[in-house]
Amino acid sequence: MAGTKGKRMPRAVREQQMLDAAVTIFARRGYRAASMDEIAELAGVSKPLVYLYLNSKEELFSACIRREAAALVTAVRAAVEPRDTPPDRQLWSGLRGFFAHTAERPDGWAVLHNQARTHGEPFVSEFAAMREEIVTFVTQLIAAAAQEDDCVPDLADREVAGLAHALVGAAESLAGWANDPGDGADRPSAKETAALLMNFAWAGLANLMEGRPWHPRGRTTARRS
Amino acid sequence: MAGTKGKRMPRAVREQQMLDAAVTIFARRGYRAASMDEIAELAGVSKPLVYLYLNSKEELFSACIRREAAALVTAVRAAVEPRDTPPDRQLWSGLRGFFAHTAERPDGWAVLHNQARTHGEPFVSEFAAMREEIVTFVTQLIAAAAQEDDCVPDLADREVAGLAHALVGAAESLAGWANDPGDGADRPSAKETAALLMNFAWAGLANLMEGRPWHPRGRTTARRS
Amino acid sequence: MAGTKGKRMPRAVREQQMLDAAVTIFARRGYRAASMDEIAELAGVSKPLVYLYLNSKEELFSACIRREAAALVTAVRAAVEPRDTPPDRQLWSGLRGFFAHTAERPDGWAVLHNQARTHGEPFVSEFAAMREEIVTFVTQLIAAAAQEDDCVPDLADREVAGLAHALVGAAESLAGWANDPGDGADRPSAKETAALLMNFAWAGLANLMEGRPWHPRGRTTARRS
Amino acid sequence: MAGTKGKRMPRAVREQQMLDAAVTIFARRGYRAASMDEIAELAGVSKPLVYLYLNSKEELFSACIRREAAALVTAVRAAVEPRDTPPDRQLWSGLRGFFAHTAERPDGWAVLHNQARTHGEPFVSEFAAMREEIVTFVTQLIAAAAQEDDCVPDLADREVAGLAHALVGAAESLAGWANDPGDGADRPSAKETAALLMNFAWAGLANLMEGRPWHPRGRTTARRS
DNA sequence: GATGAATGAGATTTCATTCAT
DNA sequence: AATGAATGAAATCTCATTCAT
Repeated sequence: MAGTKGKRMPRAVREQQMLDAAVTIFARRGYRAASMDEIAELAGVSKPLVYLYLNSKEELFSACIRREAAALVTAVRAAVEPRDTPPDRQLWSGLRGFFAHTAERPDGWAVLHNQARTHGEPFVSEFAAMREEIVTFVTQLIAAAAQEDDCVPDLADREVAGLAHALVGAAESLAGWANDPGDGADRPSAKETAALLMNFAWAGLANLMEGRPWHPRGRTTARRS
Repeated sequence: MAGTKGKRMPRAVREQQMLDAAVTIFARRGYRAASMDEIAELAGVSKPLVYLYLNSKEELFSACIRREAAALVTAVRAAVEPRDTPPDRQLWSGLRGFFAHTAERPDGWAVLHNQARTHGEPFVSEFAAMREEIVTFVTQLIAAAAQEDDCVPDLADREVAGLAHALVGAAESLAGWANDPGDGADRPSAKETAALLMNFAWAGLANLMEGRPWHPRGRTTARRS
Repeated sequence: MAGTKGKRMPRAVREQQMLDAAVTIFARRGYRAASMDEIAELAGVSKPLVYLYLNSKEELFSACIRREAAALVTAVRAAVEPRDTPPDRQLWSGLRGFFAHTAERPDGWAVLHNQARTHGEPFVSEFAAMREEIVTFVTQLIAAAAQEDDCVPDLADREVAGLAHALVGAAESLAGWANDPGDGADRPSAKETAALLMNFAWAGLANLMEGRPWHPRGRTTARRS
Repeated sequence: MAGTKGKRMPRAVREQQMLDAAVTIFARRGYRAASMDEIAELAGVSKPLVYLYLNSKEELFSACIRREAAALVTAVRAAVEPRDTPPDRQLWSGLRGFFAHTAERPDGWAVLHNQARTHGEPFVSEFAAMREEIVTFVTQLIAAAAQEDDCVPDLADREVAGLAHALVGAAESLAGWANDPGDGADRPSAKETAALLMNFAWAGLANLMEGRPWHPRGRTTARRS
């Protein structure tokens, strides 16, 4: 199906077809349960060709992770508004990019989120590298916001790190939820999901309840009153 | 060796030994990569006995999930303070119970978090059932808080659900982080982790920065002003 | 055929059956061309059982080499006459044992002679160890004979080693020839072959032609005049 | 890289490059383990070209055997001194040629000695044909010497054949030993090796010990006293 | 209650070989 | 003359699972 089964394609094209198929199958079955047979068939080629180009199941999986991680990071980067924008707006735009991308490539996201983390060493590191990049970005935003606000309680580094992890974890969880909210309800748009998370994380539940939700505001520092 | 290898134990005991071994191996290797041989060996029994008691790899895995899920829910339930406590305190106590449990049984948590979700249908549902129970609990807490506060913006059900998912996702992420924060830093206690998440979720980052962190307050409604 | 195909045999027995089959197939096809399928079938068991007991093709091959090498060395040792016998008689008796054994187990000999030497490192060493044992024995005999004779030209160590290698090489070659002399001629007995080699090696072609062949003589030092 | 990788060479040259590469790889890996890929790469050409010229792995291997066998026989023939020379001198000169050649082309010799014999029917015959040529030559020399000497015991044909086989086997064994004597000792020259074998075979160990080694003597009949 | 013996089915991987250009 | 693209067939090895005792 992915393969257009036309014979004699240049190597680069075939490779992408194989990666497409592999991502689909890995997402559907999991790393171990996925069989090279099925991947090859979905890619519309013979198994030996997959080995000729990608060398082994492990390398194939790694290649998938790298491709999908790169695509995700690129999408987020492209979405983030420039440096001189206030931190909350930067975060907000980044989240929109993130949710848009995960909605668009659910299989890719599944491979990253469900498989890469779960299957031991060569892979965890590759995934961790990407995650770290995002966590770092978020950490910097939080730190920047703290700076601007003359943050009173003087957050310790570890606390900042913990908060960034909580935020990223929440985003990851929401990405899954947004692709499949229970009850057959229809899916929230990337924008809605991002707004939800901004309210949760930036404003805090208490504020939210007292009628002071976070709200995107032009390119000035975000503050409540 | 979990098995104490003494012969002729009553069935119930042997079964628990097998489940212990299975949880360890499933956590370490993943569902597919775990071999019944290794599990039987670690349990200190022969393979046919495992089959006699647990019937198949699938059922064994299911049994693990059910046991660990039940243990986790029980632990959280036991930790939550009673109904008449203000919602934020209930959440706070529940989170402490959650993080304490995941820290105490990392393998059990790994099986639930990493494996159950990742390996297709019989299992996802079993995990989802437990998660739903917790999400529901959190949802009710949020709704209750909204009620008390005369929540102005009138949160839609879907929003509440989304917020609960974000919170649970953040908690899950932090459970992993708390068991292994980067840089070889030492692990935060369950209490610290819970506090971190409460600040993130309840107060919101903005409040945090302006010197108004969330803080456990006696058994009265949590409010800032 | 080798397997007697009766089910449920004790492990030790099955293992010997497998080694029997393996030796036959390795001799017939060569190490690489031999397939585990064929070996298992000839042994009358399923392939997994072969792996369960012998672990891998490599280990199976090693086990064959070790078993056959040990059998050969044992046979030669048992045949050699005791220390106080003159060297030429010791050699003569050892050669008879050698040719008798190689005639009796042609497949075993083929595995040692044709396969072990030819297929790289784990194996060459195992074969070399056995060969060295025999070469050493021959070397000592030659040295002993030299001593007794007050050997005039004072053979250098390297020369002795070379002579021993030549003798062993000749024996190895004759073992093949004795099992299959050209022209469909019938096979010489072990005794005949040993005599041939003794004449060649001990007396030398020149002596032979001038009517002074080597001849087994009672248990006194071998000497011509 | 044997191939000089220059494009567009005449067929004959390309073929020799391929055979060179094939001999190297077959010697190093063995027939089965050698891959056409590796051979083509070492030859500096693409695989289809190898097939275009040599048709199949089997034919390629056969071609190697034939080329190396022919080269060896040619080398030995060229070295043997003419008919009117005494038999022992003829043998002596032939052996020098043999050892010189095997030392000069160890890979070629390895293919003949280790691989050709070991890998079943099309090949054994090709090797056997060459070996037979040499055995026949040696047989004639022995017979000639017997004639000259008025050989007393009247050697039977089979005995002569056996002796020739023993001599050739010893030579083959020494060729291996001369290319790699143990202990990292340095290699004996072709001349030394040939002398060693002449002593062993022609004089016999007994003579040797009593101070009557064989010695190349001018172009008159070899005899001891 | 417990286990040593055994296997059917299927996984990854390799290789000789051929088209189409 | 030469090659990049592609494959059918088979190899080694693993694993969940079941008898027979």
